[in-house]
Formats: sequence, structure tokens, C-alpha cells
Amino acid sequence: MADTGLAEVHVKCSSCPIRHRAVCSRCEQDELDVLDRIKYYRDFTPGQTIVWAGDEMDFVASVVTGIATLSHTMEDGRRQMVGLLLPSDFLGRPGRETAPYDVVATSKITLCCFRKGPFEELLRSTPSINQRLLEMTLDELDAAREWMLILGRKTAREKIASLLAIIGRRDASLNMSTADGRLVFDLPLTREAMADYLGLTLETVSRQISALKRDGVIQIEGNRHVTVPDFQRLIEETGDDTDGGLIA
Amino acid sequence: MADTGLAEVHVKCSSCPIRHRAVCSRCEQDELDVLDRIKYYRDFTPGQTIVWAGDEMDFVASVVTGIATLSHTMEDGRRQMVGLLLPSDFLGRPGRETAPYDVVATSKITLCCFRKGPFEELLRSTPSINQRLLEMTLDELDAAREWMLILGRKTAREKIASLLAIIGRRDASLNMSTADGRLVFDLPLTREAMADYLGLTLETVSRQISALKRDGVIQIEGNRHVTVPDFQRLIEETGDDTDGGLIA
DNA sequence: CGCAGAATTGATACATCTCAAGCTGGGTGG
DNA sequence: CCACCCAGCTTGAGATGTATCAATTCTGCG
Repeated sequence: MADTGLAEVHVKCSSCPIRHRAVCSRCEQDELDVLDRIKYYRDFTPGQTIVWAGDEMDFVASVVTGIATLSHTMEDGRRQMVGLLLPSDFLGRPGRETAPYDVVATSKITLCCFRKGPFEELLRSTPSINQRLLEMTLDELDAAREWMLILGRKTAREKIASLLAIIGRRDASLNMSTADGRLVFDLPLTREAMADYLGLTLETVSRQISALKRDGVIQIEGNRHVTVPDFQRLIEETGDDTDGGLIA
Repeated sequence: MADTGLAEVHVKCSSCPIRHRAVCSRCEQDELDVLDRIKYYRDFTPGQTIVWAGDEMDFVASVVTGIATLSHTMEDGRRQMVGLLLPSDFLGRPGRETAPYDVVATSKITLCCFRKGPFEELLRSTPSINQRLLEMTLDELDAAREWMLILGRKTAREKIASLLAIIGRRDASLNMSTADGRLVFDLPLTREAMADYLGLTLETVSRQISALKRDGVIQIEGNRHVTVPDFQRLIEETGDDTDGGLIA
């Protein structure tokens, strides 16, 4: 079933894990009933391309579980990630025919999909969805702008530290981590994906991670498992204002 | 009056130059009447800071005329522009207390302002505004993502060509330019502002502009007046797919 | 166990930054 | 009316951070 991406199960909205954060989070029960009727799930396997840039895109979706990336690819192969989709994030743009970027599953991923036409109809008739989508889009725009600072002005070391801080912070807010500045998480990205995120080569990513490890800013087991002994220290390495509460 | 930014005149919405493109573009007459009652104008002079990052921001606004920039500044002075506000663009974020970036007037500029509270009320009660703001925010997000590709993966020469193409295209769509691939416009930014836009130093900007001039891709009179003899050629220099219709 | 993808490490090349010196044009005051 | 001034810009020479090319070495998994 992985090839078609069609999933067998149909979870009720009321027991959906992203119920309180996704584009539907402000919906009343009657609105959820409508969504429940028209939604459908699709699963993708790691590495699988969900949408190709330029392809017609006849659906929009929420990420239920898993991770996906949005990226531009230039003709000569240079690639820049421009979005990272985590659970509850929204994929697709109402009022647009074709996808502007490649969307690729980084992990096993499940999407909650709506055909574009019906969703656009809902958007017009359901203020709670329109307002939530506006809020989510504004948040994404903020994230994109912080990302632009990283891409345009930070050194390779600061870029790596920034990415680790972003991932660590998100994990902390999800997993109710220890509040004592210690932080443990798994990287959801390969070195190459990190390079695409940060506008670096994978070699430079590797070197800078090694350097941060040498300097005691982080510890690593295996390739993915990261321990940050002192989050504040990591923040200092990002070049940002050192305000640094875990949930910022 | 430039110091307070308060403008003397009060233009009726129905005869406003950005009537058909701004956040209010989908409003009916009765909705415009409401806006007309609560809006107020503010003027700023070139170089004047409209909002400082971190300051409380008690208003939102549409740019009526002129140009402003949004930018992050790091503690050590590194600066990255993250937004360029042109006429009809929207400034401010409903539901946020403090400004995340500096907003600086690049030219003489006039804003059509609304106090934040009343505007948020309107947003809740007026779907036409909410929907238009969503659409505009999605457009900005797309622009931010294209910008991320420029920042992360393009060479200095490609960055300059991309910026010239962006400015040229916009001017072409406004001024109904000659359709024969020739293009003439004025740069709205200094070399330093271009550098902040592109994540370069101003020296590199200057060198690359000189190089493009040497290679016949552009001609320059004075410091700002640019002629592009062959727009397609410029597009080839951006590194993007060479689709290149003027209005893309 | 062994293999393939992922990651590390090294040597070198090169694009862009940095520091420094001069140029240019428009505005101002003597 | 001219000389000066200064912000904005250009150009040069050298330093430096990151990319590139090229081996190895890990790590997780069948």
C-alpha cells in the first residue's frame, strides 16, 4: 500500500493526535463532522517524494505523524530546503494549481488529506479554519524569516548550532524535557538534509558537528542521538541574543 | 510633521491608489466605510525607523506609497533584510505584541494605519479581510522561500542578477513596459541595502554589478538607473529555469 | 558477517570577506 | 559661483571560510 499511499485506517477527528494544533484546531464538533466525512489518509515511506515541483496538486493536507521537507532544486542540482513539515503542519496552498517545491517524506509519514476544491469551499464557509490557517501561515512566515537570517549572515558553526537549537527546542516543548538546561533528542535529518537546510555542503556540516562535539557543546552517540549538556551554551553558539529559555 | 509621522490629509478609501491590491481589496462599500472611519495616515522620511525590533507595536498598516524594509540585526551588527514592503503590502501581525524586526523607511513613505485592537476585531468579523490577508501572507511566504534559495545556494553574481530580475519584473508589471525584452528602472536600494538583502558585503555587490555591466548584461547611468537590454539574458544569469516571461 | 549508505577526515582550490585607498556627484556654505 | 564635503560607490590586495575532490571509516541492517 505504500506505493499508492492510501492508508487503511480512518481515525476519528475527535481522537486525532494533532487535533489541538492543526488547521482544524478551532473547529466545533459539527465542523469536525464535515471534515471527518471528506478527509482521507495517505502514508509515505522514507525518501518517497510526495509531490514534485511543477506537478498539479489536487489536495491539501495536515501532517499527522512523521516529517517531510519542502525544497527547491536548481537545474544543476543545487538544492535548498525551504520548509520542514512536522506533525500538525499544513501542506499545500489553497488557490494554487501546481506545487512550487518538491515535498519529500524524511521519515515514515501519514497525511490527513482533503481534495483542494472541497477544502477551498470549507475555507470560504468556515471562519474558524480560515483564521487558524492565517495564524499558522504567519507563524511559518516568521520561521522563514529567522531562517533567512541563518542562511544569509551566520557562519557554518552558528548555522549548525541554530539548527540544533531549533530541533532541541521543539523536542523540549513536545516531550516536557528536564528544565535544567540538559537536553536529549534525535536528529530527524541526515547530514545531507541538514546541509540542504542550512545552505552548506554535507562535509562542512560534518566538520562543524565534530567541532561542537570536540568543544563539549554537544555529545553524540551513533549518528543521530544528540545530548546537549547545557542548552544556554548552545544558544551562545548560535550568535542570537542569549535569552534562551527552553520554550521561547 | 515628519517627526510624529502624522499626515494631514485623509484620502477616501474609494479613491485610494492601493484600493485594489491591499488587504482591503475585497471589501464591500459598507466595510470600506468602517475602515475609513478608523484608519489614519502616517508619513516617514527616508532612513527613518518606523518600528524597532522588540518594541511594542500597537498598530498594523498598509503601505500606500514608498518603500520600507524589514530586517534582523545581530548583536555584533550583522544585518539581514527579511522583507521588502512595497505599496499595498501589509505591515504588522495581528495577535502579536512586539515587533520581531526593525522596519525602516527606504524612501519617503505613507502608511495607512489601524490600531491593532480594532483591526483584530475587524479580522474576526470580516471574512473578506481575513481571506485577503491569508492570501497576501501566503504570497509573502512564497517570496520568502524563493529568497531562501537565493541566500542559501546562489553565487554572488546570481544573487545580484536575481535581485535585478525581481525589481525589474515588478516595475514591468506596474509600468506596462515594452514587451521586447528591454527594461529600464531605478534601483530603490543602496548597495548596502542590496547587500543586506542578499547576504553579501557591499563591496561584493559593487564588484558583481560592475562585472554584469562589463559583460553587457546591464547598463548603468548614475548609481541607480539601470537598463537591461535583454531580460532573457538577465534571467539566464540568475541560475533559475529560463522560463522568463516578463510577467511571471 | 558483510554490505551499502552515511558520515568523517584530509588536502587543496576558490569565492567572498576584510581592510584600505580613492573616486564621483550632488549639495552647501563661503 | 566655485570649492569643499561627504555619503555612496568603486577598486585593489590579501586573508579566510567554505566548497571541492578524494579516501577511509563508521553504522545500522539484512
